[in-house]
Formats: sequence, structure tokens, C-alpha cells
Amino acid sequence: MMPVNDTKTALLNSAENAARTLGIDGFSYADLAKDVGIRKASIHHHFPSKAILSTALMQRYRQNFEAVCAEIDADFATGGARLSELIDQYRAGSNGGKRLCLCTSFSANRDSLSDDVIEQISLFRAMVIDWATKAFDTGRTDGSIQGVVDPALEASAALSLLEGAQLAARAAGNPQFFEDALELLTKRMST
Amino acid sequence: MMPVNDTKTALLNSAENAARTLGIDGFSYADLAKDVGIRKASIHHHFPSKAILSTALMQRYRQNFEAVCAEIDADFATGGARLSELIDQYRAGSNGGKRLCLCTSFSANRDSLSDDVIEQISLFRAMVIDWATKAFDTGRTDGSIQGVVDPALEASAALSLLEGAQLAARAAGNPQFFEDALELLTKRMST
DNA sequence: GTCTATATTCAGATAGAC
DNA sequence: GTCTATCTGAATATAGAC
Repeated sequence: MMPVNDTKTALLNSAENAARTLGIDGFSYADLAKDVGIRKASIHHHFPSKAILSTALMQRYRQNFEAVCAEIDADFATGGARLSELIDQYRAGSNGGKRLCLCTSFSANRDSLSDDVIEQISLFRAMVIDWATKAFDTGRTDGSIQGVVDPALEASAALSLLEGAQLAARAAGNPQFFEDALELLTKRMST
Repeated sequence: MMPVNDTKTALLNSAENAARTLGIDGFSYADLAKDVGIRKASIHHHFPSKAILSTALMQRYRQNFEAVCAEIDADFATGGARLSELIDQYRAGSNGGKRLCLCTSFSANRDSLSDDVIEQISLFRAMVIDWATKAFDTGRTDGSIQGVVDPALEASAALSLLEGAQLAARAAGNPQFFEDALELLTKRMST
């Protein structure tokens, strides 16, 4: 990753990692300040409240992920290859059982979130399910995914499976839980 | 549910519901005290620390769930019927998108948990996966579940799917997310 | 076993100087 | 934009009377 001399971006990067590792309530402005190297009062200049920070985090995360999905479409032609890339994204995001997808992490602490973040979470899931539905549909047509009957239901199931697998791996601190949960789905894909 | 005149049990019931609805950090001893009708200092007599309370919660939850699984085995003969009952358990536990399985909820806030609770979580997942593996194996033999090749991998995937589906439904406050995610799996079962 | 009272710590947030 | 200093509230936890 590029070195960051933009304080706001540095704060977002630090906060995203903390949120995905510890949860939104698992880090404080004091932690953030120490990590970025400024005083905690200064953070309020960039993000007046933690609710605003959370919304900015989720918004950036969603946009980045949308860009990743578009890039996958550009780089891979078959549905099976695309879905395999999505699984790889979640595998990498899991970081050996130490992190969660930001959407999963936020979903788990729904009570301490503003309505704005809830809305961002819904947009994220809708976006991923929509993208995956198309990938499953493509995979059914080109024969690169076995046994696809209903692409939309496959997409819903795949997203829940990915999120649940990250959660199980993180709880145990063991990436093998992710691999076990994903193996059957992975086996249905060819490139 | 029976009326409770045992303070310790009343505390466990209130805490379990709060933990599954709001997360372990989403409620305080003050909330618990108000709900049960005693002062918060009194709670420390029964559960000296929140870590101890969390461990007791997870232990009781695991034992109860183990008993439920045993009862399912006694009441239903086929693998398909047994798995369908497990899905119903998670559907009911989701409570229309308002709650999570305690294991899922705790997994999401792993950082604020003691090692004892982490251990209990592992035991819970191992127990459910073991039970579901046998159910898938039975379903493969008796023909009540379609397309079973590897019962253990099916069990791992099913648990992650169930937990992820609860999480998605809760994030949106909409039980339909659970139904969408589980529909393909459910369709594979006959009784 | 439950109470009142209090200790301690830490969170998010604000005021105002530089 | 960043700082020091401070406010306010809430959390877990303890001491000791009843």
C-alpha cells in the first residue's frame, strides 16, 4: 500500500482495519489517534462523530468493492472464474481468520449504528447479490458452474455462506473453517 | 416460558436475549438490573464479572442446543427431516430478523471475550457440525437429501450458511434474507 | 442476597489557543 | 489542522450496611 500523507485517508485506513478486526465498538478515537500519530481531539475535525466516521467507512468500502467486482468482470470471462475470484476476495479479506468483511462486522453490531450506515449495508449486500446473480447466470450459460438452477437464490446463499465462513474462521482464529465451508461451492466451479 | 422466581436464571434469560439482540457489548449490568428488577450491584453476587456471565451464557446455550439436537434425532428418522428441523431452529432463533444465534453474536465480538468463552464457542460449533455431519450422512443413505457427496463438508457449509443468513436478516431487519439464503438447501430435503 | 454509595476507568465530544 | 484541557456520561466493579 502507498504511504499516506493525507490524514483523513490515514484515519479511514486505520479505522477500517480496526473495525474489521475488533468491531465498531472495539476501537476508540484514542486508539485511532495513537495509530495515526495525532491527538484524539484532532480526529473530530475530520469526522465530527463516530457515526459519521462509520458511514464514511462503509461508503468507501462499498465503492471500492464495486470497483473490484467491475475489474473481475473485465479480467475474467466465465461465470465460474468470476465467482472463484469473489471467493478469493473474501478469503483474502478474512486474512487468515483475523478479519471480517466490513459489512459482516457492521451487521454484527447493528445496534450501535446510525440509520445511514444501515442503509449503506443494505446497498452493499444488494450490490454483491446483484453482481453474483449475473455471475451465476453466466456460469449456467457457459457451463463453468455446475448445477445452477436459480442464479438469484445461488447468489443469496453464496453471500451468506461467505460471510458465515469468515465469521467461523475468525471465531476460531483458524482459516481452515473458511476453507471447509467453501470447498463444496468451489468444487462446482471450473474456469 | 415458565415464570422465573430464581434470580440467577432470570439474569441468564435476560442476558441471553440482550446478547443475541444487541451483542455482548450492547447491554450493561444497568440494563440487566432494570429488566430483572434488582440493583446492578446485586448482579455481581451471582456473576462477579461480565466475563463469567458470558461463559455461563454460552455454556448453558450449548447444553440446551445439544439437548435440542438429541430430541430431533429421537423425533425424526430421516436425515432430511432432521436437517429441516435444524433449519427451523435457526429460523425461530432469528426471530424475524431481530436476533442471532448466541454463537454467531459472540463470534462477531470476539475481541471482548475471555478465552473461556472462545473455548465454549469452539465446542458449540464442533458439536453442531458433528451432529449435522451425521444427519447428512443419514440423508445420503436414506435418500432424503439430494446430492450429498461429502457429509462433513456439507455440514460445515450448512452451519456457515445458517449463521450468515441470520446475520443478513438481522442487518436488514428482514426475515426474507434468511429465507432466500436457505431456499436452495431446503429444496434438497424431503421427509 | 440485596441494598446504597462510591471508586475507577474510559468513552465520545467540545472550547478555545496556536 | 492540530493542539491542551476539560466536560459529561456510562461502564464494570468494590466496600460495607442491612
